[in-house]
Amino acid sequence: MGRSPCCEKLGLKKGPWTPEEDQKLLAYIDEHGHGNWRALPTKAGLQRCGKSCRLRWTNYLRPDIKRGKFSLQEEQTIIQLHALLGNRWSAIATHLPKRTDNEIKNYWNTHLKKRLTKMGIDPVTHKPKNDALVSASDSGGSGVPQSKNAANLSHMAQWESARLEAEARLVRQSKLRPSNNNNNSSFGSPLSPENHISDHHQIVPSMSPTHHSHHHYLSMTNTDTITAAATTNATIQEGGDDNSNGKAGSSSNGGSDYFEDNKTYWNNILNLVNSSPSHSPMF
DNA sequence: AATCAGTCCAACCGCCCAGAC
DNA sequence: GGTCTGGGCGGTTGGACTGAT
Repeated sequence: MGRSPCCEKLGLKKGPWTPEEDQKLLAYIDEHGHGNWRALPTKAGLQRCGKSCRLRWTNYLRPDIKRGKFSLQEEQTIIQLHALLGNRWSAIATHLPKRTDNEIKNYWNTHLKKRLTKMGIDPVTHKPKNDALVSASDSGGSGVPQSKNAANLSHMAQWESARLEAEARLVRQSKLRPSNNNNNSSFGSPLSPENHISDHHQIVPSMSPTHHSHHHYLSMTNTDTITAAATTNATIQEGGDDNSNGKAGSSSNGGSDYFEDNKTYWNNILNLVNSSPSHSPMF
């Protein structure tokens, strides 16, 4: 369809907002609420497009926004949620009260992504970067045995296939069922311990196609998630940007430490999600 | 003091989706 | 069912800022 840019009209101002503009926007919203964003600029006496006003409001002027440095707790939350949700900043933001998706996205891109990279962790997959090399070349060295990787891959493939099947089933069911307003059905509640499979399968279909690649291994039961995702680092602590990644590549431990660390990591994520606002649009 | 490189972040862009018509 | 519109989202950019040389 190719919709036209919202600010196509000449004469609309772009670029940084002045304090006067902020004041006008704040005053207007304070009095009338925002309602229709497109109509707002005219009513508020602003030479801006509605979209620009909305962005300014949601990312900067809203009174319930917390600004400033991210706490360690917040950083860990972002990292864990990113492992689970990918670049779905608005979803991540729902778990971090008072932080905007834009702020989280910026913080991820400028700080956390680099930190993970320095630690030898792929910020996209949250797996140690040398995993591929290890699996390709390892034949009894210090990494995960090839057979284990192969087993994981095969396991993941099986789950992926099961996931697709479940997705198809869900689609069929949702077409048969009238839409249920009550979100507490499955989408409305976070992952609950008694709901392993169905919940996981319901997260995934909402992912955009571009995110599928790094979410495959999430569409499993807790146990299987832990197993298949076991290449991911257990804990990501602040502190020394790059101290050594031996730990990051816990694969070198092989065996139970390796497994346990990652189990902890994924359990943390699940706990985090469980304890997050249940009205999150994500679940 | 001047210059340069790197970092940070507010704002824009373009796409997508849901709802209205 | 098709089209249009508003709002939301994620990716990207441009300029301000900061630290190193």
